[in-house]
Amino acid sequence: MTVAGIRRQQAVQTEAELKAAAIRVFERVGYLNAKITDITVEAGRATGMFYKHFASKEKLLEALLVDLLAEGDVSAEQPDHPTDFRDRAAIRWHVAAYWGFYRRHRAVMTALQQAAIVDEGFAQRSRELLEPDLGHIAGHLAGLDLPGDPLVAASLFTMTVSTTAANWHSGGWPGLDENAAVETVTSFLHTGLGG
Amino acid sequence: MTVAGIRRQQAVQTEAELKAAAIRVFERVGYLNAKITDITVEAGRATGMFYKHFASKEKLLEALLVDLLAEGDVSAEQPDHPTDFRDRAAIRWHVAAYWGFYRRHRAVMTALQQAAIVDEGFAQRSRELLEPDLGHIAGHLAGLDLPGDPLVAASLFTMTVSTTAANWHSGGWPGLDENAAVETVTSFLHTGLGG
DNA sequence: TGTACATCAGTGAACGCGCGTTCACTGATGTAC
DNA sequence: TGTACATCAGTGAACGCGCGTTCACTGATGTAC
Repeated sequence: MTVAGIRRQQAVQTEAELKAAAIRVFERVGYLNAKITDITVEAGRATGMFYKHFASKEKLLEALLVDLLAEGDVSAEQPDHPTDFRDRAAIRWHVAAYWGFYRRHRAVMTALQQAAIVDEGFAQRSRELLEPDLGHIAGHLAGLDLPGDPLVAASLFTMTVSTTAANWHSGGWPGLDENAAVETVTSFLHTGLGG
Repeated sequence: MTVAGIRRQQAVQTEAELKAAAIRVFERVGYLNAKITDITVEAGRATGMFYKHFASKEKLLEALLVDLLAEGDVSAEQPDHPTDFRDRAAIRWHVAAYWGFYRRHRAVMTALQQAAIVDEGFAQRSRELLEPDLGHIAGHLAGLDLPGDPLVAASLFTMTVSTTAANWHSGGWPGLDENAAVETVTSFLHTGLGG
């Protein structure tokens, strides 16, 4: 082995560049429309290189998902975050946490959603991805005067935030700035959950 | 021309059977996964028959959309429906109206959503489809003490109902019966919109 | 009402495009002695 | 330190599968006279 391990480094870098290129391509044309050659061209590599690193487009997305999960949970556990959902600030904290997570990872998040439509395996995986977050929210909701079961209410919470974040990020409300969007959703959820 | 016009009748019936078969195939494998031959096999016809009636899968979906729109608006305009959103019954009426529409047309609704992901033309069309409904809701919301702009609040309303309906219909909450789901969403929206 | 021809619903094998996947090859890096 | 061989990142043309789309053909229905 040489000191540098240049070959190993090259392989690692190429894989990283392919992933970065894939994210750019997904942002441009969407996961389902992305061709393998779109990704390799974007990365400035030959077609065959893709298969040296990923068995398929699905495996690439799984790798991106692993990266995403390694970077931190949706609820970005900070030990001192506010938990009393009767308090508007606690709701705002959780809305903002999800909103930020979505902003940082929207390419992979939308890619996962698209993959889930066509591939039941990814649908399963997406559900598992959101499950701990759902439990987290349901935990905060326990004991409140809710419109229905805590888990259903938690679903309403995460569904509202995620669809709103997705819609806002894709330009759904041109006049609404990001902070105002978070505030609106927070108000809606705060009163909606009987706060 | 003969009295019966048998050939014309045959063509009309085949087209109807192809549409019905398409809906069944969409329900089974989803719009994006549906192959032309899946549809013709399901309809018990030869492959080539498809193109005698539709130029492409996209044109078939457009035809299904026309049928859907012909059958009635999302908000199923009844002149005497309750309009005061401070009143829980008025919200429940609108939730139930959308919920029923979704139940009757879920195959085409989900097909549209899927097509919108891959095809910007359908994304446009889907937005246009929901626009009058959004305006309808926004109209009812005018003058209320809302969390933000009426159009944004109306978006929150329709997004909540549509994602909830979609999630419920795809088996998202196994223990929750349909009426309870509508009630929960209604309560959530009623308080959430400051009622 | 009958005959001869035209039209059109319906068929399914064949075609061909797009794109995922492979593979023989190159040359730089790594290893053995 | 040098030489000979092995390995492996990287290349891009070629292959081949899946599936959308076409097309020559059939036979029943429709039209003309």
